[in-house]
Amino acid sequence: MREHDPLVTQRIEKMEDLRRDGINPFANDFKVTHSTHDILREFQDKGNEDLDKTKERFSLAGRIISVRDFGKSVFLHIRDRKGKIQIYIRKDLIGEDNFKVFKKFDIGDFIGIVGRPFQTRTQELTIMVESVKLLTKSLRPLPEKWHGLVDVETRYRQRYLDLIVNPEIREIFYRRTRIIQLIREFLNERDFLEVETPMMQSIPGGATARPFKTYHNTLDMDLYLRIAPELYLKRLIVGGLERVYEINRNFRNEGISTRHNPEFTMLEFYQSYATYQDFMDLTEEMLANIAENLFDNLRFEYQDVVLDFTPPWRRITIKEAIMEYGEVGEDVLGDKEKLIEYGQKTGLQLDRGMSLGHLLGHVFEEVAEPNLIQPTFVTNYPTDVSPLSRRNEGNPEEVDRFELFIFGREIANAFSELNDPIDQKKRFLAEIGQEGETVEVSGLLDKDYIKALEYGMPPAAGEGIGIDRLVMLFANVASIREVILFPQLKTRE
RNA sequence: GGGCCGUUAGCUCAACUGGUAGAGCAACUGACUCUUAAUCAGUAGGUCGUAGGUUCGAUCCCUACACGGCCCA
Repeated sequence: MREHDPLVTQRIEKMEDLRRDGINPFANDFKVTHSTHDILREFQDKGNEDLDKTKERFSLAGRIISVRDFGKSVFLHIRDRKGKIQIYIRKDLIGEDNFKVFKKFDIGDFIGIVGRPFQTRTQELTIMVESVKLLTKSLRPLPEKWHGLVDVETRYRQRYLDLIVNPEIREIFYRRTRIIQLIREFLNERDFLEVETPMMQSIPGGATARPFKTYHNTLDMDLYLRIAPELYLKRLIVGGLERVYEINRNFRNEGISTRHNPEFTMLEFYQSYATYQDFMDLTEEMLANIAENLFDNLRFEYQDVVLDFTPPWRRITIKEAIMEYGEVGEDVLGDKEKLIEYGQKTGLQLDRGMSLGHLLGHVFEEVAEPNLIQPTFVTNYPTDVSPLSRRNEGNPEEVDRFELFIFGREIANAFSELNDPIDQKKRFLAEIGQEGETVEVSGLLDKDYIKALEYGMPPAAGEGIGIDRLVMLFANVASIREVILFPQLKTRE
């Protein structure tokens, strides 16, 4: 934006005029007694006969968002955090000098008003203003009132503008916070302890992803932004806290898309003496509870599809899912050569060096995942793609794990925790040794975590839920950027 | 990383496939004391994303780049 934007220059001149008249364009001595919402709630349904009896005077503040000027009287709408209300300013009521000052106010300015409510002829509850005060002069014009701000790039880069002119965007972020509050209440009620664990880790573990690397000067050491809190939360399980959770940011130095932001919010929770089976029940209950709270309904619309959160949700093994949606026999899934052949027919590029488990994972993602629209728990994951999960008692090639899919997207990942330190060390080393993977992606061996397990970690289940993706569902938006206030964009110039 | 699309006034959008750009809102001037996309009259506002190229002439055609969107990996 140019420095000499004439619209800005004009407003700076107005501001200087006001200063000359003794008006502080950035005053901060106005006391607010009511929000727009307070007034509307209390008086919306009252007639003027009742309203005229009101002796009380109300102080409100907000940003001017529209003006209808009649010369000696003016209608405006002001917006505050709770909504908007119409105000009516008359020259004969506030006096000629004050009215002259008021005429220098613009759309975008913050003002404080004192007045009383009345009903207009068109039955809109409005504040009759008895005094008006400039609180902040706005020096830049706002986007248009009718279409709002549409340009997606500007909406993300200047989210404040988006929030000012597109009230439905505010709603998304109110809802996001509400969802997180509901999750906290749900877990707190069940005696989970909310904790905070390091965002900066010397060994980035708990997931397979490329981390952001940074450096600590005084300690003279490399640090990584965490890709997951998992290994720290499980240390707390070793420490005997039994039930812990954390809602916080993870960082992954990977691609950006409608479903990926480099920093994203993750809920992870761990419960001693629970199993992944218990967590399927818990997850159903938790998410159904959110739907119930938000919509008074377990069915709601997402992107023209009705999602039904009524428990119980479908539970299906990864192999069953591939067989059903890929229309393929069980014999293929147990045979590496046949599976590669099948996978390539579906357009997948598969590497012969991959394990059977990894091949199954890729084929599942290709043929089944997009079809899992209604909430579906997928279970019986191969052990070699689940280095932190407990092996299944009956089949050590599989683990006691599920992933939850909704609308073809992974929403949650949970498992009974591997608490055998010997097996854990073996599996870490196998993971680190993965062909073609750099140390930065597959991680380093976290010896202290093994040591912690050696002291003994009680049997436990753990789960991670991607909060941003969850909010996308409940807010009915298609891009993760719509549920993150300041999504990552490339800097300009 | 690849493909497709987009970038024009503060904002939202036009410009009929080459002849140096228009509207609505916002702004400014004036009128108007119940409007709500207020109304009426007038005024001003543009390096057409950036850099090259083709051409007598480019917002338009070509190339590269930047940023963004969607899809794919």
